[in-house]
Amino acid sequence: MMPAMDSKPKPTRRRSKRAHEAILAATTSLLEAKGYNGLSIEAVAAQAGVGKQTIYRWWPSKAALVMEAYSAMVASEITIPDSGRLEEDLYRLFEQIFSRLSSSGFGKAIAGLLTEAQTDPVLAAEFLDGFVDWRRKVVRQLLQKGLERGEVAPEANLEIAVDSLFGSMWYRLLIGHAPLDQQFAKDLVRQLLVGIAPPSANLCFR
Amino acid sequence: MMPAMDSKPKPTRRRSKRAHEAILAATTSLLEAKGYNGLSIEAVAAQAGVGKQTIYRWWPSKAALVMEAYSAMVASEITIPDSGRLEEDLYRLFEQIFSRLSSSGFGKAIAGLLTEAQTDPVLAAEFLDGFVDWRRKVVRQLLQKGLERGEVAPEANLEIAVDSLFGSMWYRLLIGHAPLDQQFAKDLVRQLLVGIAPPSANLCFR
DNA sequence: AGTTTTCCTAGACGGTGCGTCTCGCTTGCC
DNA sequence: GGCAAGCGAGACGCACCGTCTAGGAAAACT
Repeated sequence: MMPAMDSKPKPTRRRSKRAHEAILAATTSLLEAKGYNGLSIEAVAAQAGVGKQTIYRWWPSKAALVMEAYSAMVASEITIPDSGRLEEDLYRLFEQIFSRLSSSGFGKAIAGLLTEAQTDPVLAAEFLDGFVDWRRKVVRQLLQKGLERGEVAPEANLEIAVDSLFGSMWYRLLIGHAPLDQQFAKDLVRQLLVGIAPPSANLCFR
Repeated sequence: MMPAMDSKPKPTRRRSKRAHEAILAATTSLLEAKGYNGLSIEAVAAQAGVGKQTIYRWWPSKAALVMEAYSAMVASEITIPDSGRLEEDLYRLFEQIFSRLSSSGFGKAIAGLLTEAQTDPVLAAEFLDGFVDWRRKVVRQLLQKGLERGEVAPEANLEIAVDSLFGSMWYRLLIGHAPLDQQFAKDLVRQLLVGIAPPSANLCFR
């Protein structure tokens, strides 16, 4: 997902590993300190001990830089649960995602990307690809499996279910009126499932 | 909600109505053309035919300017439905809100405000006050009335219901993967209500 | 080995917009 | 008719932008 390297596979590249890592580290550090709008390429270059040109050589924009700085951290190490029970699976998945999102200055970064994506179609596509589509697909498949096991009513609108789950997540992340904690993951999944379960399931509120 | 005038009530103010309106008009116009990040005070002043100082005199920041430019437009003219049927009321309410949000460059503006709110606590509070809390309260009251009429199960978690509704709304507004149309309002409300209705209601999917 | 090629740091450059400021000019209140 | 506040205009120093050139370091190829 967008490593921004190796446009041509053949000729041996000699990109400096040291510079690359220093730049990404400085980016995340400054991002958490100053926020997305307050992040300047000059400051990143200075803190990383790097020439500005080195940044501009490898990343086309501030947005791309921020995307790479965070995408590795986010995509990595999320295991897709498969317990055979839909509620269990969804809960475990969102618990993982929530704990990733709550830590560090992720909200600041993501909101900044979202802003620029409003006016930059290329970035919007990359954002969708990197932060949205993959996770939606995972949840949709979990729901689908649940449906095949009879844990979801066949008339339920799965797209709206996915929207409700991720919508609530982003909403709390960006607005910050309530925490993204385990309890919320549990209640959110629970209430959704009560809503889309078939009558035979006899699910009830907790 | 934040008219940004009248810090002291007594001494007669002589704020120019012409300038005030021209500034707000230029702001919305440029906002839709350039997006939040691309909006510059200089450009607003130039397009409004106004000195920069006039803007800085009355608004403390770009964010405050954008908030005022949009808050009037958004808060106005939303009537709170009261048909006696919860589903009807919620549907009508969200239909109104969706149509306001989909028109014009509101998404761009709102996403920009959201970004700055991530690092500016004052703005975050104003944003919550102007764009979030009021609407949440309205929906919570509708749900409460539904509960009292027996249209909602008493064990349902109303806060999570509110999060699901508005979360899905913001999610689609900001990510743009699907439209904020009447059909979505209908399906969203429907699926939520199926989920939180008491067993006696015998609601089913459409 | 030496040569070549590519990336590196460093920083100068003109532009743009920031937020503050200083001008006279206009305007509404007394 | 006086006068203080608000006005348009624009000059100011500052921060960053994104581009560009210079000279040095280091990998890759003989």
